[in-house]
Amino acid sequence: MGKPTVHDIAEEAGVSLATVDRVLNERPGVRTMTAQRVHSAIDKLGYVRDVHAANLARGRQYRFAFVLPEGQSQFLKALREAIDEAGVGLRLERVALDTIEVPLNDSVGMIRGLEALQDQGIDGLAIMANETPVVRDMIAHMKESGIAVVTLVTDQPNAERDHFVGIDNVAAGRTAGVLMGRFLGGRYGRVMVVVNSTHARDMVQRRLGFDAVINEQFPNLHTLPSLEGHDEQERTATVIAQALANQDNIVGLYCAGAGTRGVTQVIAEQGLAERIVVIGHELTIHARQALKDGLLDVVITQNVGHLVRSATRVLRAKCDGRDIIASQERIRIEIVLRENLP
Amino acid sequence: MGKPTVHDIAEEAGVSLATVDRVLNERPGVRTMTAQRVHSAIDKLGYVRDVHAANLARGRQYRFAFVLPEGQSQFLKALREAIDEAGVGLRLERVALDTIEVPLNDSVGMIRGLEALQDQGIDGLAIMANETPVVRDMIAHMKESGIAVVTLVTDQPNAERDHFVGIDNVAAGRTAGVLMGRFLGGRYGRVMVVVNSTHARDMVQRRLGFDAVINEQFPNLHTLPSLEGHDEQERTATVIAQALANQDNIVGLYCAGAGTRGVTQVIAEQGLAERIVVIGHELTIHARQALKDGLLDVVITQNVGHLVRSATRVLRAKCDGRDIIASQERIRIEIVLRENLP
DNA sequence: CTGAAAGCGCTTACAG
DNA sequence: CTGAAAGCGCTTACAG
Repeated sequence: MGKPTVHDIAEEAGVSLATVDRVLNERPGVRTMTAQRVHSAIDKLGYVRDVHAANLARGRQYRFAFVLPEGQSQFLKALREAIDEAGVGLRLERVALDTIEVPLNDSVGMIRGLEALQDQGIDGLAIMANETPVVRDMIAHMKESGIAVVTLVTDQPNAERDHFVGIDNVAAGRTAGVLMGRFLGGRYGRVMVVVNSTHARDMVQRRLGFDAVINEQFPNLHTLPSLEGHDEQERTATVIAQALANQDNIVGLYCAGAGTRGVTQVIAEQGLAERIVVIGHELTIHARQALKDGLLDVVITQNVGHLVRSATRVLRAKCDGRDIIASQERIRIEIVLRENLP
Repeated sequence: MGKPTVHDIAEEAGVSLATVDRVLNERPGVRTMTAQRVHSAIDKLGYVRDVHAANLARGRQYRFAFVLPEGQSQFLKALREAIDEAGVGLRLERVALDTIEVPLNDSVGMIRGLEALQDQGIDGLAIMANETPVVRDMIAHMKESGIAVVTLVTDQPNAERDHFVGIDNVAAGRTAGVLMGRFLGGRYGRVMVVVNSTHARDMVQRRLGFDAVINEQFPNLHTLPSLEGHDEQERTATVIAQALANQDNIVGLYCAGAGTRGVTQVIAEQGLAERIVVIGHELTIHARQALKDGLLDVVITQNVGHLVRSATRVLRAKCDGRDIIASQERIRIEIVLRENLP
């Protein structure tokens, strides 16, 4: 006999298909005794349900929405593309992916956007947003109405999200730190650090990890206070150029946030590629080119495809009341050099 | 109306379900005219078939076998575990995974093993083996009998495999080379290279990439002729210890093959961790520990889970006559330091 | 609290 | 060359 099916369970337990189904899906209206018989049959026969057949019968569609901040950064663009791409493949799996963009620091706009989603009858939400009370409350609200929620890229540890999909940013900062130190091979000097904003949680964490490693392992290096680039190329370029003019003996530059284009622009203009070790984040098309051109030495990155697939896997598991396989959902901190450019 | 189904196509084309199905699956016995009507309907309605429903109806089981060399290396062990693990999840997708192990340099044993597989009615094969005429012929033979074949980890470019699942080993060697050079930060000295065998194709490629980078970019370094460790810890330790005794000013060690344990053993015994930059391959449990202990500076690795999943995805696509999404099947060359240990 | 029957989207003999 | 009917493993009203 092949794999046991509901029919086998029904026969073994001496009940009908409908009852087996009720037990399987933990729906009410089954006497404890009967349920027990079904459970024994399941155990005895080693039954494991065919999810695809179940979804087919159920006509079930999972509707998930990705909430991203508005913005034109290459990372966001790549993320949006990854969502669209995954969406195509997932149609066959009966999951529909939507993306909505909410203004970054406009709570009203955000609330409105999320409420619209709720009305649309969404099953799950992956949200990438700064940590604010408004977002925290919205997440609580969503969870209450039975919507699964994961945070994406930046965590909201104080919110009741089901899971965080993204990298460990302290470890990412440490990784940047050790590469910076080792690539500099004992040279003495100062290291500049650029972040989007000194308030953003992920920036704080990366900076923390970076400094910890430099302080522990590389006494020859001195890290300077964070410069703020605010996700903008121009602004990033300006603050860096300024700092370069005011400080001598800069040997390294760690760009912990977006705005890599601003960084490479200055490096190229001032011909610093050979003299300064530059480490950035996120393998955007721009960063790829910069690696090839030698304007960037290392890129620390997370695979946007993995982010999206992990988020949908987790949301689906939550919707089905299944546990996730934690090891499979851990997002890697990838190190990319010109040599191992994928 | 929701997504179009076979019923919609049948109605639109004015034919029966059976005919739609014949066209969909390119089975013979349909007049060109009729087929054309069906195709128009498909295009017009934007039909895309529900693979899961199809598989359900078909009762189809994909049977794939992984052919691995016998051996106790941690990498092989991890690979076998990854296969077993993937197998569990894939049962629900109607694919059954088997692993067979064939003796490394015993053509008769290998032929026997593969023939047994063929008799079992396998649909696809993922094979990891040294490049030999016997293997090449077996692959040709398999392909002839309609079995999909991918090579795994080590390619067989001269065989008629459908696809290669593994990393670009030249690029991997280059990656090791640039990390070696940069971590040494301008120090002068000699770099030892250990391989499994100077004949194995992947070893040749890694060595090639490694030397190319060192020669191009790091004139301060001199690479020594390859030592052979033959996948064995003891032997690796011996050849390394010997070389260390005979050569002075060794500043780096690149272990391009297995036998990392032999390497770290010598490094630990002789207290060289601080003085020599050591780069190995494959993130086995042993390598993890060595990274943590500082006995290994860098591990270049490929994710065994990805290897297995990619292999099964490709085999499935080939069985279904579908194209693969190349970008999704590219196996990354991962760089692991203590800091970004997953 | 329980069951018989129809149906999800596709495929497979079988009959014509 | 084409079609009507049954079935894959599950779920869903509906009836009792």
